[in-house]
Amino acid sequence: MQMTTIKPNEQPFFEQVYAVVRLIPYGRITTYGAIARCLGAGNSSRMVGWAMNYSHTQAPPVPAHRVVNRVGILTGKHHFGSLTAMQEALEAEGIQVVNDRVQDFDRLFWDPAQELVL
DNA sequence: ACTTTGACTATAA
DNA sequence: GTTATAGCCAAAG
Repeated sequence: MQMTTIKPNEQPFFEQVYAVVRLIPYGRITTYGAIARCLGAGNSSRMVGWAMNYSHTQAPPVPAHRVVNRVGILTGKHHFGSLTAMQEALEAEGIQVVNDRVQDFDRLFWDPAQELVL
């Protein structure tokens, strides 16, 4: 009987990121840093973005369009099929996006740590 | 095992 | 508003 390097409770960092992003409510957004802090990584905000880069390999699909940077700019729009795909996805959820920036960011911001019970 | 990377953030100028 | 720099850290090559 061999011990797996990964315990059932210990999911890889990426998987934790995907789990949080999938919990983002419809029409709400969050930031990379908020997700990182929620996972206890704190300063690993870049890793969150990197996880999203691989999110397309994960199932179910991760709503990466709901994740923006700390000022509400659609920094990851280049990783979508089209440059407007991310903006359109957000607008489809009732989020106003002007000049690649989310309007009412402070009101739409969803803090994982505020809703997620670890 | 080492180097590079990256969808971030904070600060400074 | 911009650009530059540093810190950060796990995954990929």
